[in-house]
Amino acid sequence: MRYKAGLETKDRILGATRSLIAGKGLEGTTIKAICDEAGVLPGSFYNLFPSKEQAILTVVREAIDAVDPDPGGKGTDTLDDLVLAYERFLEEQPALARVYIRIAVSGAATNPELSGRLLRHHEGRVRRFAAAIQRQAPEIAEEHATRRAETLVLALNGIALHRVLDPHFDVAAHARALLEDAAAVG
Amino acid sequence: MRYKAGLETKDRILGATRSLIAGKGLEGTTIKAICDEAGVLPGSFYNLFPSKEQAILTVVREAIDAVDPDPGGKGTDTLDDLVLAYERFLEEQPALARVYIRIAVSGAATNPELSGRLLRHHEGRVRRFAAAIQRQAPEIAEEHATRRAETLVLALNGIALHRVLDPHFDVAAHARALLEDAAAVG
DNA sequence: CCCTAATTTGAGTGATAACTCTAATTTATA
DNA sequence: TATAAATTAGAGTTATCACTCAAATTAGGG
Repeated sequence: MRYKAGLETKDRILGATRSLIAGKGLEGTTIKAICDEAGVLPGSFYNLFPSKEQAILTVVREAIDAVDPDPGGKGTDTLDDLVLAYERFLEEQPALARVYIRIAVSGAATNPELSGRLLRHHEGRVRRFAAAIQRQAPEIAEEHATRRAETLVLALNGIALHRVLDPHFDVAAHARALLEDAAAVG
Repeated sequence: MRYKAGLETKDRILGATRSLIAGKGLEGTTIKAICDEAGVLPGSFYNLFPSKEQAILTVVREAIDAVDPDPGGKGTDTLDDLVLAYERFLEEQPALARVYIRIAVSGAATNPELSGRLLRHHEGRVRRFAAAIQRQAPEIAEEHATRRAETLVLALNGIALHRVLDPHFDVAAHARALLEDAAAVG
């Protein structure tokens, strides 16, 4: 994969894999389907990827990374920033959002490494949300802030889950409702 | 299926299907796997079920029904009752809970009838939660109660989703945190 | 206890899954 | 432009998928 053609083909294969997982789930994501959608033959696929699993894992990594823009940032995000960033992720990268949810409930079942990765990612998100809460209201105890952060992150995941089921679901309205409630609880 | 033996075999097949979907997801739920776990041969399976899909749909219906005990009830549940009933469902019927979530994100992708059924079920739940909110606080407008109900149901689904990823997750604590927050928001 | 129908057996079908291999082609560079 | 390596083509392999079927067994009403 040193030539330009190889890199482009790799991109097309990853794009096809992404949209297949998002659209038809892991069951519908076969080598043949990927190759058809990417306009490639199996030989080319296996020249660039050692296995189907590797292509899927690459897309999953992409999805996990896309959930948190600037994950190692300066730590100055407000709770609003974090919630709105997730809302934007769901709206602007619906395919990756669906990949994230689908893999969490299906792919992680038979792949402990993957479920561990997703759990660590979740914990990182909770810490980030908790830090934002404490920054905003320093009087709140860390334990309490963490509990509140976890509740909020889980609720956001509930929204993402529902979006998979109902593409017309109004993510923005519900994300903002969560923020209002969070403010009301204080 | 008029003899006792047939009914028992059917039960074993459904039990195997349930635990396979819960444990390994739809991908791992093959006829061979179902038959092995049920102690049955393919011929017996197809004597009792017209297709693999029918067996799965039966389990899915079972799961949907189990989410809402007494779905056509007298309409006297409090919000606490409803939340605690869902908590109990997640704790006491973890396999069915996983089936529900797995089918929502995977099975519904290629089966519009199924996704329609899940969406209607969701709407019914929201109405029930909204009614409980209004019963408890009649001054709240119906629209507002519905919005609050939806937020709560989605948050509960987020908890169920996370439970699929982390079997050690403390469902009860988080369900109660949701209730406290709901009370605080008023 | 007999007879019919329900049930179980278990080998077998065609389709399709993931993946391999060799030959042909294209690409970048010396 | 010659060459070595990267890429693509596409038929082929092996395994497993959902599903079928005819024969053997078992269950239960009369």
